Amino acid sequence: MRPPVDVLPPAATASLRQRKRERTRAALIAAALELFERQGFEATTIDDIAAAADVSPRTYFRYFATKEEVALGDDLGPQLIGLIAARPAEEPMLDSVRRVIDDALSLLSGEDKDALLARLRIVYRTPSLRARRWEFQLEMGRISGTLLAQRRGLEPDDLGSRVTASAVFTAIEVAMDHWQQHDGREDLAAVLQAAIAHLGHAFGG
Amino acid sequence: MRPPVDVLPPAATASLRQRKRERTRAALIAAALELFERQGFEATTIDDIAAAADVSPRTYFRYFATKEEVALGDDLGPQLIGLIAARPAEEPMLDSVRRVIDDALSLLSGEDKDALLARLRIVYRTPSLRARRWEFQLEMGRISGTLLAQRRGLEPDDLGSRVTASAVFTAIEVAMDHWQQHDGREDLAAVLQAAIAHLGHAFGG
DNA sequence: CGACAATACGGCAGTCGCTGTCATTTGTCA
DNA sequence: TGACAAATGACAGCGACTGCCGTATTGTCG
Repeated sequence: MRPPVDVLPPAATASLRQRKRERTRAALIAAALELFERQGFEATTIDDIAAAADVSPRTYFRYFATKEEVALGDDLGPQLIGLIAARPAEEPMLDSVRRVIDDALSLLSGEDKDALLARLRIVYRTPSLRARRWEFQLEMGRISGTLLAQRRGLEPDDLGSRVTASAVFTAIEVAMDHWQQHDGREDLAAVLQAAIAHLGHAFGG
Repeated sequence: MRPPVDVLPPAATASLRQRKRERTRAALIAAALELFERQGFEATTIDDIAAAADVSPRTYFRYFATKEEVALGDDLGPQLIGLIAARPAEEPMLDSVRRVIDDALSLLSGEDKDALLARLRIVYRTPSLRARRWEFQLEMGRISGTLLAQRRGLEPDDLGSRVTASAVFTAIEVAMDHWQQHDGREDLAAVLQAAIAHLGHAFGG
């Protein structure tokens, strides 16, 4: 799972061109996040970001397809799904999710969490970015829904499987928002587990 | 609850100005939806819509703030929440939702459902529109989450309440998508009820 | 009926996100 | 070192969206 910011050393063997490219990319991300945090996403223009990173505006679009992309960061959803799919098929859905969350979060360092928090703060404060994030969640729900249906031996677009899977991803997203709104003071893994657990409690009868 | 298209007679007592305005608005909506359906949302420009409705592009923005707005139509979420809030506080969450869904859908005529289906078809085929719809769902989940927390006597940002409420709205959205993907052949109310029921089954243990 | 105000409309210029194109610079590798 | 490819910057252009202003249509009041 690729962390929200690049913490991996670019393998000193990389070519000069590669290293330059990494540096430019990192400069764009840093400049963008700082500007977004300071003056808001909407009020920041591509020209601002490019100027702060000392490249031409055209160059920005050679690294990111949209203004939103640099704010959203890498999408971790697909990896999550891969990890869930790798769990034994007879394991209950919620158990699989819990295990995967714990495993994935244990790989995140404190710095990673800080970076994640910074990103989430920006994303959840900006309606258009929030919308994009949910678009990913929707897609994840759809994919893992078909996965679940397949495990159960049902048609791929089985309504129940999709409702279940979407509810799980919704719970994850709500937990992230909750964590962010409390400035990351609570333990992320605990919040996520609590959110998943609440699904079981709420609809238990 | 305001239906997806204007079925209310504009109260023949309305002024000439009012009636003209309603007509222009209706023309814009009709032109936009037809163009979106025929050539897709992205491929349709504001100029196209304005030309088809025989007004200037500038005038379009005097009726709708964005290109998305005319496609999304009126948001029914707030009314849904109002109806849920009006239910007795001791009634179980899922029961309230079921009742409200039945009551609300009984008010929709066949034509309304056709119009709704046409809208949903466009919305769910266009990523940016889908994202906007889910943004509304998120907001609905947040609002009804605080409502639920308040009923339970918990803090307004209680995680569990928000997870529960968000899961319900997610289920509704999934049901709508499912219904639309099957070209509205299934009964909408039945699909919605089934989705809600699945929440209970999936997390029952 | 005739002013006067309110409202709706169209046109124009301008910003911003985003794309295609082309010439120039810079790293790479034989 | 010289040929080749990648990276960059500059420019023109499209589409969404806004502010501004002049004009036309409609409602209202004496």
